[in-house]
Amino acid sequence: MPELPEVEVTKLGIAPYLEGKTLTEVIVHDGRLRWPVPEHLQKTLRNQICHSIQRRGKYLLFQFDTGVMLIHLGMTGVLRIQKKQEESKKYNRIEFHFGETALRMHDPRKFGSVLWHSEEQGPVENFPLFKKLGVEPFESEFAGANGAQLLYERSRGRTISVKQYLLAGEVVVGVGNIYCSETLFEAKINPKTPAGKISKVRYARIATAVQLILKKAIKAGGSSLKDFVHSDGEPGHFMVLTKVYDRSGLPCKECHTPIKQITQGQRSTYYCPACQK
DNA sequence: AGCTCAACCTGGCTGC
DNA sequence: TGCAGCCAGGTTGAGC
Repeated sequence: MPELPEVEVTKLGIAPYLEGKTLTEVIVHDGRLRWPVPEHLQKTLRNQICHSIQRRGKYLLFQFDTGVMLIHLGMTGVLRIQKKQEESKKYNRIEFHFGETALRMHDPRKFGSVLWHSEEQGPVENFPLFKKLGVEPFESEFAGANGAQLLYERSRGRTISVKQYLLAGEVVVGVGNIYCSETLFEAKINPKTPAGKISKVRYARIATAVQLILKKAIKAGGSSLKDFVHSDGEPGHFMVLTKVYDRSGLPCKECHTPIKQITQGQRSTYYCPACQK
């Protein structure tokens, strides 16, 4: 579920319930996530105030008094705000109580993570897993001509496909597998093209498409914000209408050529062989 | 340095 | 109906 738009929408959905609130308890149902949930988390966080919730790439950053808690949702993670007394469902791995409010992390596949970066470890930008992350698609470093320039510069000499280059998030973060296919369709670029062979003009199209596709998805997610705060039922997947993703063999929405599905770097890619050159 | 691939884990779907 | 096999929104780390 979570690519950047879903994480952003989650942030927007949960922040009003948690910011400024005091954490009263942490309950770990199963701490064996991508990395083990730190043993000390309950002791550390109890009675600390959650001052703000930010996003960096696909990580959510919860600023507490003495450090930052980082949550990544992996492939199947979902965060929900519920009443504490509501029954905790299967696959809820960890929950955080703020008085009567509970923030619950549901994650069947356990690829998500809950980590802690204390103040003594310096600013959260130093967090080891952030070292290789690219710039934020909506920050100034990627704005205007900057995005194209970055994508172009950093790709010179690279032989990997542009699909894998974008997906890696080493230049710009947040383009996951679905939106990567969608972005390249929007930019009319063939996903198999080596990253190092794409001109600056074409990277300008890609940079614009990255922002457009992500922005659209955030907007679509925003309309289902309630999914994150209602207790009953599963939060639905985003009803984002894809033009190519998961449409193998179906007619291209623009030219009716059958959409192709290929595998790149162990992941599926979808594209229109006629529209994308 | 950069590329490829296995691995982490669980459920759902397809096809025999 | 049962079961094997494959697929799934992410990311790291080993090996070449």
